[in-house]
Amino acid sequence: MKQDYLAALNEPQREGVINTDGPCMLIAGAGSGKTRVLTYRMAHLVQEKKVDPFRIMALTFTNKAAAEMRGRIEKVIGNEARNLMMGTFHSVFARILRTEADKLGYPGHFTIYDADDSKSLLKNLVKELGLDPETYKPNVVFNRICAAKNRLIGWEEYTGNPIYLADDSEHRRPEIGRIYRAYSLRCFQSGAMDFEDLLFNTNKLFNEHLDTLNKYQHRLQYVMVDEFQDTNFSQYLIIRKLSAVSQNVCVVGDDAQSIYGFRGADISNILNFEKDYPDLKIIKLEQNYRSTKTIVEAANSVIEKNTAQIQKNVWTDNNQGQQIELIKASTDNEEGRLVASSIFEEKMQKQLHYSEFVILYRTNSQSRAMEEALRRMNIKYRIVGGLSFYQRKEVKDLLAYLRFSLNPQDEASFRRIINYPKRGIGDATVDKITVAAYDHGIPIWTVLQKVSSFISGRAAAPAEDFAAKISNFKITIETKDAFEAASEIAKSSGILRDLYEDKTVEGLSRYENVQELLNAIKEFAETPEREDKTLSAFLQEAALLTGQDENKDNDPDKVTLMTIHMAKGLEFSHVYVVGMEEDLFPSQMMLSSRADLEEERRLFYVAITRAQQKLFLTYATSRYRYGRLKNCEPSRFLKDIDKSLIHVNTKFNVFEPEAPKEYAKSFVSSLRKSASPPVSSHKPSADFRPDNTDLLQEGMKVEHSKFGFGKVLLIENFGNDRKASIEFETIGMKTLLLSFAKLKIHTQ
DNA sequence: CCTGATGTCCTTTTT
DNA sequence: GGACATCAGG
Repeated sequence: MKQDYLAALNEPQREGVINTDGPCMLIAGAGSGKTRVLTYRMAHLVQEKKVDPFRIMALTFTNKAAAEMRGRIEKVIGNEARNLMMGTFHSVFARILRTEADKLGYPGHFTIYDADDSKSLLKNLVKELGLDPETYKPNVVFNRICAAKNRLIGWEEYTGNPIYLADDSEHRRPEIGRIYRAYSLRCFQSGAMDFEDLLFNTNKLFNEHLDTLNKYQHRLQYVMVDEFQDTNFSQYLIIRKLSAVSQNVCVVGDDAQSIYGFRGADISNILNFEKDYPDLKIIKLEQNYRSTKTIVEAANSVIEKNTAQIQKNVWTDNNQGQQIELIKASTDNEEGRLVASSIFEEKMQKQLHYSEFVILYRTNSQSRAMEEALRRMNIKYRIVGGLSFYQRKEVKDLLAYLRFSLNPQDEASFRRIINYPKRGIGDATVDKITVAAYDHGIPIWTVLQKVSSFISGRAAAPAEDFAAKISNFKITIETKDAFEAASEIAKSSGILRDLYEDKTVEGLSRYENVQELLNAIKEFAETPEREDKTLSAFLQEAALLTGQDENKDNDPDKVTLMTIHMAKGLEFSHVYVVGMEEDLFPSQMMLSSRADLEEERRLFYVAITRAQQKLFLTYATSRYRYGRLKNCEPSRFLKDIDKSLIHVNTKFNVFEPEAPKEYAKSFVSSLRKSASPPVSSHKPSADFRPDNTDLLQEGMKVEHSKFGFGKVLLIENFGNDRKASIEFETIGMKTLLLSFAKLKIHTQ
């Protein structure tokens, strides 16, 4: 076995595998086989050095990366791989915190708040503190608090140090410290940790309980970190502490692919690692096995514009390959069509599978135009990321019931379900209950149990019913297994009935989603290898899951769509990077500082280096943004690539007229008059606009979308066999659209 | 206190 | 084009 894997490696790769002791940093260029090195390194430790897998920790940034690595190692070392301590930072330390929670005063089944939970809690807090919701928007406050936590600044230090107050005052938001304090206390009382807390509290645990730190330090002989360039300060300190005794820390990363600065990732971790570990061994993996020469050259020419980076020379032995294809479109919709037809053409010409294509974009919202075009051409696709299953309202609602029944201190969950399904309890009552809880310093649940002594009036009865329900649920959870308990709660809470009564298309899919969640719980509880099959364990895992591995897709032959961020670590034969426009990529919000712009450039570098065979870059000259058609300039990044590497494709370009807005308006007003009943009361709003132009059939029709509403199309002839249609979309005017639907019946 | 209609704001990336 | 706020009427 040893011969096998070592023989297939190049010199620096081999060194990365066998050089297991002492601090080590692998600088791994894109496509240089770093996952392979990490996998073999672990296999080497277990098989050659006879290290107990239990004493190896491997940290990644995504669940997907963790799962993939586990799978690969399993192939080499078999079942033992199961004992490796491997996963994302958040999941590994959530697990540790769960067993050590009492040391920090948290319940073992503490709730994990996602960003939405945190923000809605913050919103309520700002209101309670009587602060201006405009200056203290949840987003702003939340980001500030996260940044502090990532730098390991607790609220005590934050409120105690005048530097932070001065900084906040300068930005005219001096009360952030107060909010931070209230938020932290509230989370603690709710028995809840947000994502940042998982790391912050791990640090706290290790700082305040040296015996605990000691336990892990001695247990863990080897610590490995993948995507090290994405670690923030808080994560870095955890790594350093855990490896302080063994000194066997191996970090793998590529400074050129550091793209999570917004989450606190600090590129200086990688640039300064040497200072913290003077006898650090640095190994550079510079040979790219993934891409053609063209792609590697393009990537290098882009990244060399950056100033902050480690010197390295990424090269390849592969063929020169095809030129990069630059596709120009007139609108975002046309961009979609061009990409779709290009994919179709390439697939046919080269006999490829759809699974070999990926469409990468900067923002999730760009997927819509792509999806529509792919659907229209009957090209199968899969979206990775975006709104996660676990972020859907109906899913979160049921989860909130489960969470609250398990942890009845949890305020965020309480607020979610107290009046869902509707039971006649409004904001006034909710406020009374929470205020009572915090005034008396008791958990919400205690108030609820004696709700009649706090609440009077017509909300008292339903509140008591609610309390009774929850106490039943608590018993259910204790006496039944995870799946049965969850099913019963879904039923008795009224969620299933409420959704079942909704016969709309969305209602149906919501109902299915809840069923799907129950299935997931069932599957979770029926996995034989799983140690902890409780509902509590499921909730913890679900909280850290993102829109990734949840696609149990049995048809693998699909085009993949995702953001560039999600694509890190992956590779595809044909890659389309769409929306190469100034202000979009690089993002408008990243233009203010040089560091930000460099991060965007690294993002572009990541996008390019996903490609094995052929790279396509596309942009549109106009695009809908802020609800308006806006002209776009090609991205500055395009200029960074040597012209000789690019082939400009114009063959697809088709004539497409711009939507004649005034004409559309008068058309709409005439429709409004002729609708039955006439829609006269509504004033034309600024939001009402003629939308995309499109090449479609002749005549006017109302298209019903999957949302049960529709679009109005007017098709016009522009001569030379060129027809264009105007598509009217309405925003905030669903009533009007329903009238249009009626109109269709009249005109038939 | 609920519901439905309308208005307003946002809009980068993710564990 | 969605989430949320707000207002009127029930």
